[in-house]
This record gives sequence, structure tokens and C-alpha cells, in this order.
Amino acid sequence: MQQIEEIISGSVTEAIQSLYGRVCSPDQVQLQKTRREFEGDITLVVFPLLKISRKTPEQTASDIGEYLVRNHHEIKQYSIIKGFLNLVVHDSYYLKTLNNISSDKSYGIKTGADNGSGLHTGPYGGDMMHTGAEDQEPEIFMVEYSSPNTNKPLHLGHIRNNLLGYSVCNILKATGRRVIKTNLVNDRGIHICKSMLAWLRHGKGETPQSSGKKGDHLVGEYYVKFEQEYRSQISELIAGGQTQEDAERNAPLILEAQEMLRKWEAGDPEIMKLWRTMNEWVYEGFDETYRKLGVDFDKVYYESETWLKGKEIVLDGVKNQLFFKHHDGSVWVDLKPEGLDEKILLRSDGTSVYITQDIGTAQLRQEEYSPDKMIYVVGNEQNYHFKVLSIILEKLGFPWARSLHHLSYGMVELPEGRMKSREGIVVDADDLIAEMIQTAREMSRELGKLDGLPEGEKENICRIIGMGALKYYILKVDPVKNMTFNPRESIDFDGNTGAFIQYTYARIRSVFRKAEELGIAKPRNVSERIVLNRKEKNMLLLVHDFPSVIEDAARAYNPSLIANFTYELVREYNQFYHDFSILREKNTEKRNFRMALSEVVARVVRNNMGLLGIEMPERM
RNA sequence: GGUUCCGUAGCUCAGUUGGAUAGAGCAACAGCCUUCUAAGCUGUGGGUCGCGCGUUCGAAUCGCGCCGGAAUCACCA
Repeated sequence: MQQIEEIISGSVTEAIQSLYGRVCSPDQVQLQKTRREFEGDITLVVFPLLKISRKTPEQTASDIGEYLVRNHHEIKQYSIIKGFLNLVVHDSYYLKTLNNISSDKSYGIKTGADNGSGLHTGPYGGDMMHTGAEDQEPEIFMVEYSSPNTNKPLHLGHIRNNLLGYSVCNILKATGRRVIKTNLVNDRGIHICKSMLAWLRHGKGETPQSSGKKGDHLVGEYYVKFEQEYRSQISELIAGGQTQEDAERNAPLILEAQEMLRKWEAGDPEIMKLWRTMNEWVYEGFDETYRKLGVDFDKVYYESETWLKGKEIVLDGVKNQLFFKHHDGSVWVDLKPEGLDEKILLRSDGTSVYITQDIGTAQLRQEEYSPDKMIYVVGNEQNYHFKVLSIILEKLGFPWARSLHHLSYGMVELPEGRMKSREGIVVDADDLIAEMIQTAREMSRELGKLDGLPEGEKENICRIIGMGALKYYILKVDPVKNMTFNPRESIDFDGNTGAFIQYTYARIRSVFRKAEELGIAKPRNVSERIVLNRKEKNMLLLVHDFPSVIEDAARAYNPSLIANFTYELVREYNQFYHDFSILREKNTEKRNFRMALSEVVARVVRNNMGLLGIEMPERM
């Protein structure tokens, strides 16, 4: 409600000045949307002003209401309920807004997000956002997301990560920031050695080509095989009298894997060759999953290329006495002054740990891109890690240390509880995607709505619906919260779902196809004298708010705000669609208005869903 | 045990600078298609906003203390 709120807020200040001869502070002028059950669009809460007016709430509200109606033609009338001054904004104001929006193809979107989801691009035409900031260099955001290990395929947790990261990037772009999407692939370490070892022992030369398996799944199978074998070795050792801990440390398989890691770090040609080969298989698999998910990256970092960098920085830190060495040669940082514990930075054998590598990568990113802000989309299980990382970078004196932001998101749980990869209770990303699309196919066949369309088009629509359902189901939830993934519910197409939103869009498109059939031209401009009904006004209010919702979502790194806003808008539209005719409206001015309104709603819906990475079907 | 996060209808979730009688969807039940797409719309029932105290004209929202759940505190990543 940016514009009108600014107008009203300004005139309330005026009113107070003129009525009571006092200046009030901006935070005393509290405006909000009028609740549904009362007449009005915007409500002024008068309680904070009573100290100034020294009158009753009713009298104060009445004074101000009177002033506003007299001095501002946008305000049509007012009513007072308790301490709430409800203001009715003139319909013509909203109609004017509609005309502005209609002619501004990039309404609410400052810079086109070139994500291939049909976002309207172009310069921002309106003047509702960021006034005065247009000349400044845009801020650069580097957003890291996905960051998989290369020993197994992507699962449901990665899906939330990828969708969140990708969507946040779109939203940031839409508010005019420059964004560099980045992925940090954990391609080295003990985990991949486990897969490699199991493959050497049992693989018999199996390749994706020879087996017809997707590369990441193939490698993942060997990882599972390793874990199984390792566990049975542990059991044997425990049966032989060892403690759990000793058994885990002494099992021959783990020793062999560790030996392999040492060889890798020493650059053993045989091991390197196998490592490259198996990682290549995984990348081909990942690429396919990313493509299906519709996410991509501008820059990919590999841990194997950055891990040494962190080591250098840490060793410098030792020289400068920021860190210290234990007798065994391991390097630590003391975080007790910060209320934390000591944290290891280099192992006693000199090899680097996870956080070492992250220090190096951060520095590398600064050298290459000098971003204003570095966002890490990483699960909340790593909250501690990122807290420590920030403190260490600050200790090291990097001026950009404070530009790190951990976009922490909650776990995805199944109705039965947490996913456990060791017990095979995981939702595989590829399986899930296939299942969603399959359900969309079955649903479409049942409803028969796509009958008669070419097979390819049908398939594409089902893909759009299935993926939309999945993406919406995940993105509508506030990132900070743990969420339950209920497979049955996720493929639901009723209610607050992606399909419901897509359906609304398809309906509007259908109206316009019909209009074309009937020879009804799209209106260019809408009369500003029309009397609006409740539904129409509600929608205009929402559309009017749209740019500020995107700003909020960008500020909070929270796509769910956009999802929920869009849901509210389409719910309103469906009620309107049910209660009123568009093309059959006899009054031409009204018909034109409703067409223009529908067109704008469709556009906002499409743009918003594009920010979530969700495509819109022309029919469904 | 320390730290951080979460707790709203049977279930999944909204509710964001503190504002009016806390909202949706799912599930259940009852209705609405000769019409621009019924993947829709309408209605009914369903709440100690985890509990308590405090701040305030006003608290789901802020503070403190409990209770419950999750994560984390590794020479794993």
C-alpha cells in the first residue's frame, strides 16, 4: 500500500500539526489495512496520538477523519470504531493505479530475472520503489546454495536448499541487486573415498554406460555398499570384545578409506584418475537433476581447488598469533572470549578440515567478485559452524567479515520422522520429481482437460504442474521452520497449492482466448469513474501492495512471503471469477475494467511464481 | 549439561515495525456446473495461540522463568 499510505501518513502529520499545533513522530502514525469485517481500506490507529490530542479516541479520530476528507480528494469517507479511524479510499485512486500498472510491464520487478520462467524484463517504469537510489551501483550478492557431496545423489533436503537458494536469487534480482549464484561442490574427502573403495572392491568395472544407471545413483549405491560392509565389520569387532568407538576406528575398511584419502592428497595418479572418473559420473547426474529442478549457477567452486587456500590463511594466522598449535601439531583457535570453545582448524597431520576450506573459499570469492554480501544457504544444523566462521574471519581482520550471512533453513522431515540415509529412509530427488509429474499426468487424464492436445504439449503441462506442486509445497513454508514433507499431501492439487495458483492463471488466459474468439479487444485504458465491488477492490489493494511484498521478501530472504501473498490474491480472484462475469458484462466500461484487472492479476501471479521458479501453464 | 531455533484448529501452515471478534488449506459434513475451465465457489463444526509472570491503553507478536521438541557443542562434512 506504499503510495497511498505515504499520502495518508503525510496528511495525518499535517492534520495533527494543524489541529493540535504539535509535531508528531512518524512512528506515532500507525497505518494498517482495514480488517475485512469493517468498511474501509486503510485504518489509522489513534491510540498513540491521544497524548498529543488530549481528547478521547473517538473525538481524535473524528478530528483527523474530518481533516483528511476535507483536504485530500483520495479519501472518500471515514468511520470510527473504538480507537480506529477507518478510511475509505476513492475508487478512482485504485483505477488510476490499475491504469499505471497496466502500462508498466515490469511493475514491481526492477530488473528482469533471466531465469527463463517468463519474467517480464526491462527497466522499472514506475516510481514506487527505491526512489533516489536509481543512480547508485547495485549491490552485489553472492549466494551459495546446493553445495552437494559427490558421493551420493541429491535428496529432499537438497531440494529445499536448491529451491530456496534459487528463489532468493530471483527475488534479490527483482529488487535490483546483482546476484552471483554459486555452488560449492564438496568433491574431495573421506566420503568420496568410501564410494571409490567400494567400487574398486565390488564394481567389476561397472559404469553408467554399462549399467544404464544415472551416474550419481551409481556412485551412491557404492557408498551405501561401503556403509553396510563397514557396519558389519564394526559388529564383528564389537563381538570380538572391542568398544563401539574402537571398532569404528579400527575396522579395516575405514583404515583403507583413510589410506586412500592420504594417497589422494599426495596426488597418487591411479587414485586421482578414479576420483576424476567417478566425480564426472556424479556431475552428469547432478546436472540432470538441476536441469529438472530448473536451477543453475553462475560460478561453481570445487573444494579440491580451494582447500589449500584456507590452509595458507590459517598458517598465517598462526604466525600472527591469532591461532595456536597443540603439541601434536594441530592448529586451534580459542573462542572462549566469545563464549564458545576451542575450534580445530588444521589436523595434526596438517590436513585441513571443513571450516579451513570455507575460510579459503570466502577469501577467494572476495578476490574474484568483491561482493557486498555473501549469502550461504545452508541447513540450520550448521548454525554453529557459520557463527564460528564469522568470528574467525573477523579475528583475521578481513574487512568483509561482516558481510557473511547464513541463510539457515529448517530440516525437512517425513511423517515418520527424520530422514536417515544410513537406514535408507531418504526421499531421492529424482524419484520425487518423477512421482510428482506422474501424479499430475494421472490427475490430468482423470479430469480429461488436456484431451485433444498434442502429446508433447500435454507432457509439458504435466511437468509444469508436477514441478509447480513440489516447489510451491516447499517454498510456501517459512525457511526457518522445520517442515514435514507428507508425500500424499504434497501431490495434492487442491487448496493452498501450486496447482491452485496455476489453475487461476490458466483460467485467466482462457478468458482472453475466449475474448479473442468473440472479437473483444483488450482495453488500453480503463475509465476511472467505475464503482468497484468488494472483490475488485480487494484485488486492487493486493496488486497495489505487490512491490512492497517483494521488498519484504528480499529483505528477509524469504520466498514464502511471496507464495502466501500470491495465494491470497488468487483466492480473491477465484471468488471474483465465480461471482461476476467478465466478458458477459453488459456495461462496456466495466467489462474493460475487469479485463484489465484480470490481465494485471495474471501478470502479477506469473511474475511472482517466476520468482519461486514455478512456471505457469496456458491451460490445464 | 551449555548455546541456538521452533511450539497457533485433529493434520499442514499464515498471521513481520505490538492493534479491533486469531485466519487459510487438508480431513469431516451439507450445498453450487445448459454460463469466461468445478484442479473452482459457498456454508457448518473445529482454538487455554505450550504454561506462568511481567511491560502496555492494548500481547499470538516484546521481556523473564518454566514445559515440550529439534539442531549443535568432533582431528565428520
